[in-house]
Amino acid sequence: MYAHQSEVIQMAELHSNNIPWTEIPATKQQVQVYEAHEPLFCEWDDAGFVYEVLEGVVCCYRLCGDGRRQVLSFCYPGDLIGLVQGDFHRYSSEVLTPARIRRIPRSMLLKTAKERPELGQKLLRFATSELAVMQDHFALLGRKMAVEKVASFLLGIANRHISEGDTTVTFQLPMTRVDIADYLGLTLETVSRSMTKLKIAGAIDLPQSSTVVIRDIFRLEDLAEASDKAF
Amino acid sequence: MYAHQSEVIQMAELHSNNIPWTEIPATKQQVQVYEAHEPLFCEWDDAGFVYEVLEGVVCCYRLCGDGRRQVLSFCYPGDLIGLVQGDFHRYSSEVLTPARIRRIPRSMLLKTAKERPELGQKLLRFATSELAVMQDHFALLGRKMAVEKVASFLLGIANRHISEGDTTVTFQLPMTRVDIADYLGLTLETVSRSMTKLKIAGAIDLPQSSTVVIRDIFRLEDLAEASDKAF
DNA sequence: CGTGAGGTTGATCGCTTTCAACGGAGGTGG
DNA sequence: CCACCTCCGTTGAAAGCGATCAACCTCACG
Repeated sequence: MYAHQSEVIQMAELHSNNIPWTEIPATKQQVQVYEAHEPLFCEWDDAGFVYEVLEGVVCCYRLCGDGRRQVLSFCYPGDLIGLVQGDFHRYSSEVLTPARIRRIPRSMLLKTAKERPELGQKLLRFATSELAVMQDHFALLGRKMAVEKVASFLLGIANRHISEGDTTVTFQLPMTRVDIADYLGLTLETVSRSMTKLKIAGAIDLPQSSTVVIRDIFRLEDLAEASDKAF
Repeated sequence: MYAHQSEVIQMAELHSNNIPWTEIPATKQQVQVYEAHEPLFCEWDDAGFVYEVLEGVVCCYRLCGDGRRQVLSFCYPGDLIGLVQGDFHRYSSEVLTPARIRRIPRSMLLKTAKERPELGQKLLRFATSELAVMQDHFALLGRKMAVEKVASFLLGIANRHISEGDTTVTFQLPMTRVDIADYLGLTLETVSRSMTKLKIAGAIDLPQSSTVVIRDIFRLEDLAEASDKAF
């Protein structure tokens, strides 16, 4: 099922803002291997650790009382998970694909950051980047049509896989339609229908349900902003 | 129109995580007074300054190409605006009420943070708190019904004005229905209708359009989570 | 008293949801 | 090896919620 996982793993090299773990005693770091669908932690768990994704894709989400779910982010290699203010996690987290993940005690990370301003700065840079990403997602959740949401989502993934000048890219989606729907604030049926519309419009192709081919990235970009005219 | 502005201003004292500006030369700080509706900065402006709200309320928002707007946050005294990664602002910002705002050169702030880890830590704490607030807002934008959104929004404001044990509170809304709509991902008409529903349900009262009385905060909390049963 | 901005309410439309049926891929056991 | 089952995805039909269009109201201000 994850035949193209190596593609995902290669992304690690693209992230240049890796944390300088050399500042932290090796005995305090643990690299762990996870199977698909294993949880990292749950909402309200004690926030004892911060996790750095080395390989694989992780899904962070929050559950409302009545079963509704909002996916907060899909985390790729280089991303940091669980850097929270306060002593408890405010969301759950589980891996979508087989993954390798580094685990650092949060107290150790913050203590080291206090002694080494450079690490503190990296953490601050990471946090402000996260804020910018979330602001992008706000406009998407609050103000876009279903097709625009899905087009924007696919563009975001495509940009992780794209080389300069490419106009066509192929990649695997590590998440299900439900995951995507809960990320975009839609139902899985609407995600499926939107994908079909994008296919009909010639922007993408779907040889298998989890394989996406970007056929015309410019059209996809158009559809991500003003789909009303197109349908 | 802003007769109760003093109520808002008092909130400054409630925020305990103020930045230790004493570390920054007084000559580099400027406290400025703004009139209602004045902009602080615009999207793509050079991010030369970071702003701390001292008095008043500020609205941060992003405009899509076709005029759609997403309000990212309403900033109250104690909040920090414009702490971005990169050299440009990614959103616009304007004051909603007469305001007093401290302006610090971003380079100076970051340089000082490098030398004084304590300041860096405060900034990191601020950023992670922001992340948590935005995660809350995600679930609201993506997964709540209109009435739930408005109820949640009013609860959030009410919590800024509430004293312990209060079951009824009165406060002024510094923003218009359009601002609220653009914050919640709704139209102004839907916001208005939802307010009326909350009034009919006995959760709130609206003596004037910008004056909100929380009549039954527990009912309001119920309506913020599972309104479907109530209507 | 006229004017304009902001707010409320009504009627209708349309997009997304909901409910439901079907199909394909992968895994298991006879 | 094949029947069967389950999970995931797609598609169709109908219903519902919020958007849109429009009228009216209130209040502040000149």
